[in-house]
Amino acid sequence: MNHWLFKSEPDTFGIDDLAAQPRRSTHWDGVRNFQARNMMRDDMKRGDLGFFYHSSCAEPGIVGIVKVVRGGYPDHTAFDSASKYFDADSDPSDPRWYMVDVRLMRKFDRPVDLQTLRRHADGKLKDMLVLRKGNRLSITPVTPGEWKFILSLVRE
DNA sequence: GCCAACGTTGGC
DNA sequence: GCCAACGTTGGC
Repeated sequence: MNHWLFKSEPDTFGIDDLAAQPRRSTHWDGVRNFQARNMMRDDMKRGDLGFFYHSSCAEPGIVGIVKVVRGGYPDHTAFDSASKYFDADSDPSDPRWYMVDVRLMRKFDRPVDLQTLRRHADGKLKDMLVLRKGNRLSITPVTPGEWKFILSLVRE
């Protein structure tokens, strides 16, 4: 089983939006970056777990845990000219973009904020991609060691 | 709002 | 295939 980190801007779609969905589940659409696409299409499997990360906001950080309930499949919003994620170059017979379905498993009472993560940027989290300067990937892999360590930082 | 960092595009 | 320009991301 793999672990991941899903970035989202809470002003657009935050963890409370996910909690409000039917069955606390949604498709993770709109990823328009090839590296992230490849990971979703090729490596993300049903049963994988991921951190839900809030970015571009007052308190960036990890706010909860999601489970991948459906592995990579074509992102239909790319075919929808009314969607803000429309991509005329994505051919339905050869889809360019992929998405997965996720379900909210847990919302932390207190987020593990970016400051806290950074405190370990020279230690247990030294290779954590989301802490790397200039990182812009909205989907990043998380190692089992990072996963376990970050869980130990969660305070209920 | 600023700025650094990066991915993508497009001209050559 | 190179690389400058551009647009976007994301923390502050």
